[in-house]
Amino acid sequence: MSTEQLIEAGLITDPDSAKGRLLRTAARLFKDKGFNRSTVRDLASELGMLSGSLFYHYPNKEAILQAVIEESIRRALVRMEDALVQADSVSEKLQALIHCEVEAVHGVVDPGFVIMVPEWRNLSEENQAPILVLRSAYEAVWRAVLDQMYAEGLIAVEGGLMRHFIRGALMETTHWFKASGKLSPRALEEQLYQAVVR
Amino acid sequence: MSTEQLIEAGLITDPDSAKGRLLRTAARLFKDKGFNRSTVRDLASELGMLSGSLFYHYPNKEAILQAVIEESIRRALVRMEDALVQADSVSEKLQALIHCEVEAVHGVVDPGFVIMVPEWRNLSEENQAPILVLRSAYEAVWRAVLDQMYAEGLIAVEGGLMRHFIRGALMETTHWFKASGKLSPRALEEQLYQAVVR
Amino acid sequence: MSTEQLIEAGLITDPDSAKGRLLRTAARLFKDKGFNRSTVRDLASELGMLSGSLFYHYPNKEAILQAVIEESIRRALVRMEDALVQADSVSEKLQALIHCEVEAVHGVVDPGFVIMVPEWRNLSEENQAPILVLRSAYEAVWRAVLDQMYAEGLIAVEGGLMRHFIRGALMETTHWFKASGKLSPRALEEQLYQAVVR
Amino acid sequence: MSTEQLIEAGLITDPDSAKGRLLRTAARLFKDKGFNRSTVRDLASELGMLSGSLFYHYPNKEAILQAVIEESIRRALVRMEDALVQADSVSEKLQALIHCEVEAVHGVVDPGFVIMVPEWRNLSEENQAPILVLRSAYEAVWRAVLDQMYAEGLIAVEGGLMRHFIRGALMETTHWFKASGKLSPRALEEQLYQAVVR
DNA sequence: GATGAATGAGGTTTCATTCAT
DNA sequence: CATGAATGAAACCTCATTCAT
Repeated sequence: MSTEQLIEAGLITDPDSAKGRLLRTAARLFKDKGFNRSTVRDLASELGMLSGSLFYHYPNKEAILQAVIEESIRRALVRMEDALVQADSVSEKLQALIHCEVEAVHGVVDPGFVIMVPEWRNLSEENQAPILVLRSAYEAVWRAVLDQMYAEGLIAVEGGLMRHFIRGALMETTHWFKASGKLSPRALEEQLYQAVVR
Repeated sequence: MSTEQLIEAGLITDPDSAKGRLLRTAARLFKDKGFNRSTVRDLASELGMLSGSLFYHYPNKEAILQAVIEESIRRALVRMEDALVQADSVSEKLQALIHCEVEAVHGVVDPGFVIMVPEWRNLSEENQAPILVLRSAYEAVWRAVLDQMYAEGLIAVEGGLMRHFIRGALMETTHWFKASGKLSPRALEEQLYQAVVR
Repeated sequence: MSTEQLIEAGLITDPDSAKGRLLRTAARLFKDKGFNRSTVRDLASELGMLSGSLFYHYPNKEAILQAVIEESIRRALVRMEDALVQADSVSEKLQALIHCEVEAVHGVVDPGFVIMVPEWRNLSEENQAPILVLRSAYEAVWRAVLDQMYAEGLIAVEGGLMRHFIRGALMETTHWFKASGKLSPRALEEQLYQAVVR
Repeated sequence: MSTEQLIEAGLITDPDSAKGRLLRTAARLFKDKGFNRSTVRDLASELGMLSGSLFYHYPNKEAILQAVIEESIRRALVRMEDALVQADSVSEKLQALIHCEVEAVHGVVDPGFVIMVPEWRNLSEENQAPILVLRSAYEAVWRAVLDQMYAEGLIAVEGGLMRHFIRGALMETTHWFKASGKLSPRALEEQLYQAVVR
């Protein structure tokens, strides 16, 4: 499914709509300051409104976080599936996955993707549930590729375990990697690939 | 320096003292519930005292977090240096480092070590500074070993980069690995080593 | 500038607005009980609201004190300039000034004026600064009149010094003088004038 | 009665005793920072002890304030009576009183004297009572002199009123006068005398 | 859709005071 | 006499949330 189709289906919010702006702004804010340290007043003020007005769009602050994360994963899934189509070998597929995840983490498109990890705890179980479903789908794609690589002897440890390692390595980049620094995102991807594939 | 010497030097708190119990309890609490969601009342009540009493020992809540993290790194450094002494080859040294960090992250000894990553933002710059110094020392040990491994062609990417990857992979284990699960800590260490060393 | 103009300019708060009521109530409370002994709960409860609600209007308790004092001086300045216009001789001007200050200190209009002296210390330097500017303007008016009186030989000590003495004498009245007592405010003014003018 | 006699009678504390040091330190502290803003920890730490230890000497913080003020007035009374003995005329007596009060307010001897005014409210009625008695005696001395001056036409307003004015003028000097400045204490005394005596 | 004014629960912190040692 | 640890009430303040307009 394409992004446009997802918007029409109501699965992700049109980024040009008022709600879309809200989510984008929230994503950036939560990423920069953290969810707990971002107040609804902060968010509203960045949107040029008063805090009370937010509650017309979302029932509470947590729902905003939930929407930010959920839509980020949905968009990441779409991008990932698009990328996989163009990859022939399993090695290329892994490279495509790494590329997509680096983009999700450091690209300008989607500030909300990385929020998931540190702010996961701030979601109630009800709000976690729909995200977990999406996340499973997302991880299943990785698993399929890594399992095949392991079967072919291209990586030294079993697919599920390797996914954990790679995910950790990639998420950690938020703490040290700057897209504008000496190491380009492309080089980062290549290096990570080299590090684990023999 | 040994742990006993560190205690005598006032660098780490005697775990049997009142302050030591406070720090240990705080570490566990902050790890389980997160720093922001842990209230001083929670902490005090676990210690069997009233919230005001905490402020006899530390000037504010943040100072407790600072102490928890600082002492955890100090202890980790000691354990790491002890372990390195007994390693002969550089490969054994890397295994020792991985072992120490897995212990720091999942061992019963030191619940405070992993807090550093998610709660770093809750420290003011003044409180970050002394930790950064310790952290540099800690990372320097890793760098030395990994640089040598790279020079010897044992790993595929440069030492600094590989450290970031390994750190990420190890920190991520907090989200999925249970020491009591099917995969033992020892096996985890071995698998991570295999994943990146050729 | 008239009081109405000051309100329009945002320099003083409309006494009929919610904020104006807040300031008036705070002024009285701070005067009666002192700033430190007045709690935000006290203030809120007199206003028929909860303590948290105060912080919608002012960022903290000190800002309320600051506003109370600042506006009191602003109003006092207006009254003083109005009164001076109607005075012909310099002697009449001094009488007018004394009258205004007695009114400021004991009148029903402005309970905030006298707070300045005992509560000055409770303001941070940032909050003192704007008040100091106003105070200088206020004192300059006194100085001009007293300097002229000294030049004409009507008072025995130099204007600046005499102002200190008169200010002290007038502020001290808060400790012993009751407007409803035997000595009327008018008589008090006259007596003070007699005491220092020959 | 001399100071030595007062010490022997237990009416004032020997300044060289531990208690005397406590009171002197408290007086300075309360004067500099205000009673409410001075914590018992501050005081204790200046005395080189811990806060709990203070309560061996005084039952509570307020009692310290009470003692500081009470002894200050007692000492001031002694100095005043000594000074009056050496004055011949009523004019000289007034000058002596002014001199004594300037010394009490700005001298190095007795930092506690001026505390009375701003901190009066912090005393309960029971603690105010014994001070009121002393204060009456103190004020009576002033009244006697000023009444005589009024009777002789040397001042323009009745003694009680003039005392209020002079007290206010003198207490106000705490806010602007520095003994080390251009205007000497002696000159200040002389100017105040000139300001009100014709 | 948005505002502005509150709510109210809950947070951290302060600090005089107590008391066993 | 003094310590050190704790008490406990009360303080200021935060902030998501509500709701009449």
